[in-house]
Amino acid sequence: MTKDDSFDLAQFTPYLLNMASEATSLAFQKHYKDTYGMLRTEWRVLFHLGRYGQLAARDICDRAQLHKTKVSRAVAALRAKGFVAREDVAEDRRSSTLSLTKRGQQVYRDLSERAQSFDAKLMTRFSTDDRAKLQAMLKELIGQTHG
Amino acid sequence: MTKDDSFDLAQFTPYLLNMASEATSLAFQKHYKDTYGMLRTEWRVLFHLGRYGQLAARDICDRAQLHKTKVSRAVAALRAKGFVAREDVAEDRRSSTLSLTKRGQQVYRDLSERAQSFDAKLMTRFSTDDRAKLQAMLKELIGQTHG
DNA sequence: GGATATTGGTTGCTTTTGTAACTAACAAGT
DNA sequence: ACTTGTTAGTTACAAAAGCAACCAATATCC
Repeated sequence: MTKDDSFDLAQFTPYLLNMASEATSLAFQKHYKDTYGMLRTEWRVLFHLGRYGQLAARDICDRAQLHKTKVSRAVAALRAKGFVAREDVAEDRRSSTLSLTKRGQQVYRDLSERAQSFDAKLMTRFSTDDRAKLQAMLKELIGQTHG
Repeated sequence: MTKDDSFDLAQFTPYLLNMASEATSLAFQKHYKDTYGMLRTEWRVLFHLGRYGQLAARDICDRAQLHKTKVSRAVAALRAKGFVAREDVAEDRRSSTLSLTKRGQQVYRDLSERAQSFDAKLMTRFSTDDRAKLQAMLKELIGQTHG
């Protein structure tokens, strides 16, 4: 069945990464999608605000490696849901400071707990060493490619 | 700056996987997109046909974990580009056998070579052991979630 | 053999993403 | 001060993905 070629798709790292990413992301998706009707980008923006506190949209773009249009739309959606508040910043009237509302903080706490146990469960099958190794390698790959 | 919470986004495996996947996929994209005007799904279907020979659309769905609409449209695009041929199968008139044309094979050879050297370059910074480890772990994660 | 369910695949419609153009505010250079 | 360039963010339009309905062929069950 398999043609005898040297290249094997199943060993191509970007392919494996993509499969693993899709599989795990899809599995976790139900937590933020079903419960809160959030999209992947929205969830990610929320997490950034929850984790790092107040940020301008720009900061989120940088940190999360997301395009500004995606962030803009995600913020609009999160504001519409009442999870995020926007406040003008005095020094620069183009920009504004984003932060979680009370409700947004609740949601963040709920989802970060779920994320934690999801991750823990996902990683149970690996040794502590292996987990660290995987993380380190993934971070390498992330850093490497977009400099 | 960082709020003192227990959960760290930067340690959440699906997030890291997604970042790594996007970074590497985007970097490789130019090879199939710029040169051949192909989309990610098209490229993946092409690779499957190149690697495994003749397949029905259904088989590709299974192997590549792609929805049938995605495969259907990718095949249509690949046929339009003259990379893939379709042949009726006698036993079941609903289905048909897909295979690469001469041109499709050329493209496959070109791209698989590029993929190989891309991957090699991507992995240079890791030891042979680490590479094997990464692959094994990713395959685990893939198998686990939609197993 | 004929109704019913299932499968392979396509098409149409809706949601989401990507890209580029745009507005508004600020920064720099002259 | 005033053109020129940058930066923050939004919006509009095009491409792509997701989802459900659909058609046609084959299994299944009675």
